[in-house]
Amino acid sequence: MSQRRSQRRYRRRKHERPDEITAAAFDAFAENGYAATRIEDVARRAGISKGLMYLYFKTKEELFKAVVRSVVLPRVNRLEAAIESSNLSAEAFLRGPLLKLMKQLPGSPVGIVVRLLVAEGPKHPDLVEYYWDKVASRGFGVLRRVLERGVEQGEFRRTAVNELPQSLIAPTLFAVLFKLLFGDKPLDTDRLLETHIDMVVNYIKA
Amino acid sequence: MSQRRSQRRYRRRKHERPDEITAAAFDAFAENGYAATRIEDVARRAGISKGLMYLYFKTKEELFKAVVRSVVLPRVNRLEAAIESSNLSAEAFLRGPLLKLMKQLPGSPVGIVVRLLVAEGPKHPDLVEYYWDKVASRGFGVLRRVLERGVEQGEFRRTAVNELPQSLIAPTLFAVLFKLLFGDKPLDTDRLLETHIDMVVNYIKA
DNA sequence: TATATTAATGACCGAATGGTCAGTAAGAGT
DNA sequence: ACTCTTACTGACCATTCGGTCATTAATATA
Repeated sequence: MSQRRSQRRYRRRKHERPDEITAAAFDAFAENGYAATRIEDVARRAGISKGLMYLYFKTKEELFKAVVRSVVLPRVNRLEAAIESSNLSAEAFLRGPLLKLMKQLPGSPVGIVVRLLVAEGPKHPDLVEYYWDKVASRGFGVLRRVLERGVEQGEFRRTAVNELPQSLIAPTLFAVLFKLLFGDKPLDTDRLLETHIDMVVNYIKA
Repeated sequence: MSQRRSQRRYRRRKHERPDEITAAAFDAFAENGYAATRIEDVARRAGISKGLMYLYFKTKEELFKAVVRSVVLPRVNRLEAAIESSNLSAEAFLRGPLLKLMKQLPGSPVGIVVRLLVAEGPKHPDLVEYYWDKVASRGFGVLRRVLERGVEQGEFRRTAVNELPQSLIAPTLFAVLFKLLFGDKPLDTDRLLETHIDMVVNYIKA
């Protein structure tokens, strides 16, 4: 009787849906992994119907890609900006901002993305390609430039690390995966990363 | 008419089935990942029927665990034995046998196992526990002992690395995953690992 | 050769789930 | 108000796939 205007079934919110959906999907993927996550589950989390999902994302795979992009892109952009605008010495940069960033990664959403990428990457070659272009190679490029600057300023020797900037952040991936898999086992990841940076700096210092 | 004795439908080979099945399963998992691999697919690869699979492995999950075990256990055992029987100096051991072992991992079946573990680990806590007990902690233990021996013999200083032997092999995981994901992108993993060991040894040398 | 045992088969079941679509109602335009 | 567009719903379909089981045939035993 009295349920007149109160029974509005939904609101049309075309604009905010995509972000809400990718956020919901991220949570779902984080909990269950890609394959085990049901589209309907994501829909429920986002507070919409299953059918609407397919209006915004044509397939589950497309949704997956959107999630990876949404988590990873802002982070890389921030990193790159922070680095370019810094005017610390190379050593101070490695020991300061870079180390701080590395410490943040284990336990962050990036861990989830790494897990999804490792698990599903081989089945989504174009996603891997995207990740390489937009994340990995950009990150390595930044590191390489920092090292190069150190050499030019006479702070660092030129060593193999110049061509292998990966060795600077490799243990970060270890820490991320360790926390992901063995979250309950003890490992002082902060100390691990500090030690590593210290080690590298000692190695390359002029 | 002439198909008398030739139409033998199968042979009973109770003893060799398990290994054949886990080998087939490994191949299938390597190609498609765990979730996307159908039991029937594994059966076909092993040259048996689907039903027989369930005589040897009660569930898909149990098959999965058997695969991980079969790949990983022999390797760890070999490693541990090789190390205990060696009588090199600590430094020589790190630069020799350990580095050699690290170089072998990227591109080996271990990469596949890592991928499976990362992807499915959170859904198989007991498998993760098993892996920790039988692989990870054993490996770390060995490294810790080598470092300790180095300290006792006066070769090494006592540093944070003694409590964080993980930093010795962390880049190996990076290399494994890099090859797995970006197999076509250039990265001299051998050089990366050599440099790393060199760096660590310099750092801890007395 | 006859019988018992069990390795092995493959048709089948039921639950799960990605994706579709006919219909409904919010709300913009007039 | 009245109409038109379209964001949104939810029942439904088609298929896939883990797991079961009645049946069959290889082989051990007598």
